[in-house]
Order: sequence, then C-alpha cells, then structure tokens
Amino acid sequence: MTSIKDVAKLAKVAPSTVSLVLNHKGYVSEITRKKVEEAVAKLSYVPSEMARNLSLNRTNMIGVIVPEISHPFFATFIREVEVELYRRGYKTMVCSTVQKANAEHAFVNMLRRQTMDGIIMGAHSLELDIYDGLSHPIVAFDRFINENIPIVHADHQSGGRLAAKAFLPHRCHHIVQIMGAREVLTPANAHHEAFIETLTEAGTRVDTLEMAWNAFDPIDFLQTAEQLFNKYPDVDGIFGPDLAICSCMRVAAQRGIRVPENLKLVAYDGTYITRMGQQVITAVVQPIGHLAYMAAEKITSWVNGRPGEKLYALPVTLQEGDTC
Amino acid sequence: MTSIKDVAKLAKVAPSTVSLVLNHKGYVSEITRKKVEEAVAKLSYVPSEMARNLSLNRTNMIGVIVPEISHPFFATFIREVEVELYRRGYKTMVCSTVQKANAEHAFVNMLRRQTMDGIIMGAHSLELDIYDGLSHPIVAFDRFINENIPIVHADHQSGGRLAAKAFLPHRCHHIVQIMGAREVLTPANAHHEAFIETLTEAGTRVDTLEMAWNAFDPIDFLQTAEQLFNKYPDVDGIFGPDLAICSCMRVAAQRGIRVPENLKLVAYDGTYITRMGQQVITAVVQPIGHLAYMAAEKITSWVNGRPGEKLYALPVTLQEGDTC
DNA sequence: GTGAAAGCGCTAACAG
DNA sequence: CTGTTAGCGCTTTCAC
Repeated sequence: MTSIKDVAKLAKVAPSTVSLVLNHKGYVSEITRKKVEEAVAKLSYVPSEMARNLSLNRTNMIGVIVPEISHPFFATFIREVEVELYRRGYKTMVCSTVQKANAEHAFVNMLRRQTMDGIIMGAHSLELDIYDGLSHPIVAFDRFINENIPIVHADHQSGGRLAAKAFLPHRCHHIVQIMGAREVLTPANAHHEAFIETLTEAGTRVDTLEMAWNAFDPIDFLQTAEQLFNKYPDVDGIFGPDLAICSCMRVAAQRGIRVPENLKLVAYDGTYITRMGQQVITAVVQPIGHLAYMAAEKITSWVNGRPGEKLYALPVTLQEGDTC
Repeated sequence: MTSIKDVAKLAKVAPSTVSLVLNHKGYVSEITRKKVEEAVAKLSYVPSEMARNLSLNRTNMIGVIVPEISHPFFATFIREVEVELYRRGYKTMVCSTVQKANAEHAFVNMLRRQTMDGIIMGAHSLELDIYDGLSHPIVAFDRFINENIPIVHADHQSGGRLAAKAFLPHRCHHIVQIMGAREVLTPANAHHEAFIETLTEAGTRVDTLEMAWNAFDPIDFLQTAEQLFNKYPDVDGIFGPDLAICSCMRVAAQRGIRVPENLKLVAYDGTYITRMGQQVITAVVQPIGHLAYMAAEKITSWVNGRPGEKLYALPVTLQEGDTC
C-alpha cells in the first residue's frame, strides 16, 4: 500500500507537508504544492480513511436503524436521509431490525465502538434500556426513547384530525382503524386518539384493530384485512397505514365491495404506493423529505457539538384521492 | 476515552493480553482472563473500531450502490443483502446514485480509501472507465462492468421466454414492451430479446418503448404509460417492469380498458408491489433473495481472498396473477 | 513555509 | 501463558 511517506519521499518533503497539501490546510508554497501534487498523481496515491479516522477520532458515518428497509415509508426515508447526509459530508450505514435478532443492540454497540459518529434511530424494538447510559449523538425518528434523545416526527395529532375530517362529510356509520402495537412508544399513536376523538364527537362508531409490533410483511396486512371484514361485516370506512389500506382494497374487491361507493378508505403515511394502484388512495401524507432533512440536520449538528434547538412536529398534508 | 491501556493498567497485565482476551485468541489463563474481564466491566470499556480497522487493515464494511434505494426492487435487494452481510459479520453502507451528481465516483473512491472492504455495484450510471485500474473487490449486480468483475444476475433469457409464454395462449395481436435504456449495459436486456423472439415466431406484433436510463420515479412510469396508450391505441398486451405495469393498469382503468379482458399485462421483476393492488399482477419474478445471497457470498469471499467460482444465472419464476 | 516527533488505540511478532 | 516492542497511516503541535 502506498502511504503518505512514499509521497513525501518522492516529493522530497515531509509527510506533514503532504498532509497539509491534501487537506488544504495552512500555508504551503506554490512550488512545494506542485511537487506534492505531482507525486500524488505519479503514485496514484489515495489516503487511507482508516488512519485518518483514527487520527481525527471520527468516521463521518451516520447509522440509520429502521425496522424494515424495504417498507415504502422507511425506504423513502432512507433515500432522503442518505442524500441529506451525503450533502453534509457523511456516509450512511443502514440496519434493519426485523428478521435479525438483537440487531438494534449490536448497532448501538457500534456507536460505542465509534464505528459511526451518530445514529438516527427509527426501529420499533421494545428494549429501551440499552440507551440509558449513552451520551453519544442519537436522534430518534418518530419514536420516544428517553428525555435526552431529541425526536423528529410529523404532527400526528393533526394527521389524525385530517383523516377524520376526510371521513366526516360522507357520514359513515362504522369506521374501523388499523393501528400498530400500542406497546411501541411512538408519537404516531397520537393520530389514533385524535382520529377517534374527532369522529366520536360527530357520533360515528369507531373500532380499532391492533396489529403486532413487528408486522411489516405484506402478508401480515392481508391477514389483518381479512380479519377486519370478517369481524366487522358492516364496516363502511377504514383508516390505517398505507399497506393495510392497500390490502383492504384488495379484499374489498374480492368480496365485491365497491370503493368509494360502499366503503371509504383513508391511508396514513401517503407513500408512493398510494399512487401506484388503479385508484389514488386518499391519504394523510407524512412529510418524509422534511423529516429526513431534520433528522440529518439534527444528528450532524449534534456530532459537531452544536446543541440543536428544540424539535417541533412537522406538518402533514392530505392527499386527495379516489377512495374517500 | 478509556483505552486498552487503561484496562491493562487496572488489570495489571499488558495491553496485548487484554487484546487476546477481547478477541478470544491464543491461550490466556483463566485467572488473568477474569482479571481482564473485570477491569473491562468496571471501566465499561469498549474497544475502538477505528484503531482496530487501522491495525487489521479492514473495516468489515461492504458498500452497496443502487440507482434508487426506495425502488421496490432495490429496496428489497438491499434488505436481503444487508441481512446476508450481517450474518457474515459485515456492515452495509448504501448509496443511491440518482439525484446525486457523481455519487458513483465518490463511492468507488471510498473503496480506494479503504473505507469499505468491497462493494456490490448495482447502479446504472454510464461511466465504466472509473473501474478500469481497480483491483479491489467488486461484485456487479445485474450489470456488466468489465471482464474482471464477476456479476450476479437472474436468468433473464428464460425470464423473457416465460413472459412470452404467458401471453401466447391469449393470442394477442399487438403487444408492447417497455424497456430500460439500451445504453445501460445489463444482462437484463436479454429478456427483451428472448421475449420478442418468442412472440414474433408465433406471429405476434411486438413494439418496444424505451425509457430513459435514469427513470425511476413513479411519475416517469405514469408518463410512459400515457404515451404508450396514445401511440398504440390498439395495444392488447403489455410487458414491462413492475412499476410501469402498475402505471399501465391505472391509465387503462382511467380509459375504461378492462384488464385482463381487453388488455393482458405481465410485469417483470415481481416485487411485492405486484401483490399490493386489487389484482395480483402476473409477473416474472426475479429471485431477489437468491441474488442477494450470491452477491453477499461473492463479495465476502473475495474480500477474504478466496477467488470464487464462476457465476451462473439464477432461475426466475412465473407468478400467476389476475392480469394475463 | 516546512520538518521532526509524538500520538490516535489497537494488533502481532517474538521473546522469555 | 504473558510482556515488550514495533508498527498500521495519518494529523498536529512546535521548533527552526
């Protein structure tokens, strides 16, 4: 491996000078700069990032943990966050926790081992104690961890209200909402409360179907949909995550229930998948790009020692669609 | 930062001994092992990965480049490959190239800088010369780079034939296939040839619509679909990537064209999105899990110096659906 | 402006 | 079995 010493030798200067040139630091005479650059080119020298990391005590790498990378919501989030981090000079390491025993634990340990400078934590596991003594930079994505960890999330309360308001003019009699596991501590739970509240105030019956905390596979949603129609044959409105609503559309079609005539559907999340079917699904859209921007901003500013102001809930919007 | 020396001091042994204990190497007496472990616990010491990397000259990190992380095909691939790499003790770094100028270049440079031990290259950029002098471990994912770089891909030829055979019994008169840009050098192009060949042999008219090499946004597919129906009003069969077919279903629905009665659709890739709509889309399914397994296997064995046998095309399957 | 020297925290011979 | 020693390749004072 050709090292900085080889370059120094060839250019007849000291390694430290080479370092200065490479990092555009301090004052280097034009003449020695040229010599160094030539030597670098001749040897096609590339500095070792590992050595640099050790010296500087930082890796310029941010970890992102999510439950399931291929889920449209998280996939989109990861795409956006990767771009934002790249802009700020950071690499992105991803980790998904489902189908991998204690991956979250291993990931947090990597933070301790200084493999990454910080992490954006969006997984849904249930053991929060591993974060207790931790003073490393962490930003939570749509999830409560503890008081010391800032959290980036959408304004789920108005999200719930928005969804409810979409249903209201249609005067549904029986709405069912599909929600994630309550045991997962996430601000997202707020949208269910706001939803129920708004609708029951208006006198609509609302039932709730809870899914397992680790349900992310399309098959899980399909089963839930079947279950829903079996349990509540008179349902005329459903509110739930994108994938759940997709599954409901499918099952409804199979059972000859027409959407939106006999069944109104509103999805929560509003990922691109709500725009991929025959009908555009009416949906509350989480501002994934904005969330990613904030997460990237928060984590990098923490890594650089800047404290970061208080976080606020990011505004959601309603996507007009064909299903409600 | 508490280092290995602190542990050594507290345990009254040499740093090297601590290292041996930590890495379960060599023989260490039960008594000193205990001493070391206690000291580690007391100081809650965590070894620095950066220092370890520098010493060992490896990072246990594999980079994965794809054009677009959030695309269902690549998202699923990344999920699978991350799991496979995790199993083998490697971390995964992701990079998507669309919407990021010369990201591929930057990524390959990171390989040179030894930020990663190797990369799995699945991006669709067009500058292949950056790979020329490179001797680092690279595995191409569904893409030709150069002779020295092994490539993991599905058996696209039989994929094309499978699709054609799905159409045959329906005796379509005019089939249009949507394909990616020809300039992208990928084995996937083989499926179009096989498809056309099989169908023209049977006397069916087949037209081809080419998309831009960097088209990955749902909106691109929707435009293509519109374009297709405008250009070929008498089309009664369409073959194309999952997202393109989804868009065609949408546009067909808007125009009152019934699927499968008046229009047969077959998708290529068969990601979960073909199973999310009202109808299951008939599709040729790429074995993403298998591809990921092979890619992980190849890259890690190359990183470890084992040459790796010749690669073969992985078998595809047909997903029976409601659209053909 | 530039070079010498120390150090980042770990691993790996090699003695003993 | 364990300690000594010498790096890994880069950055960074601090003299000159």
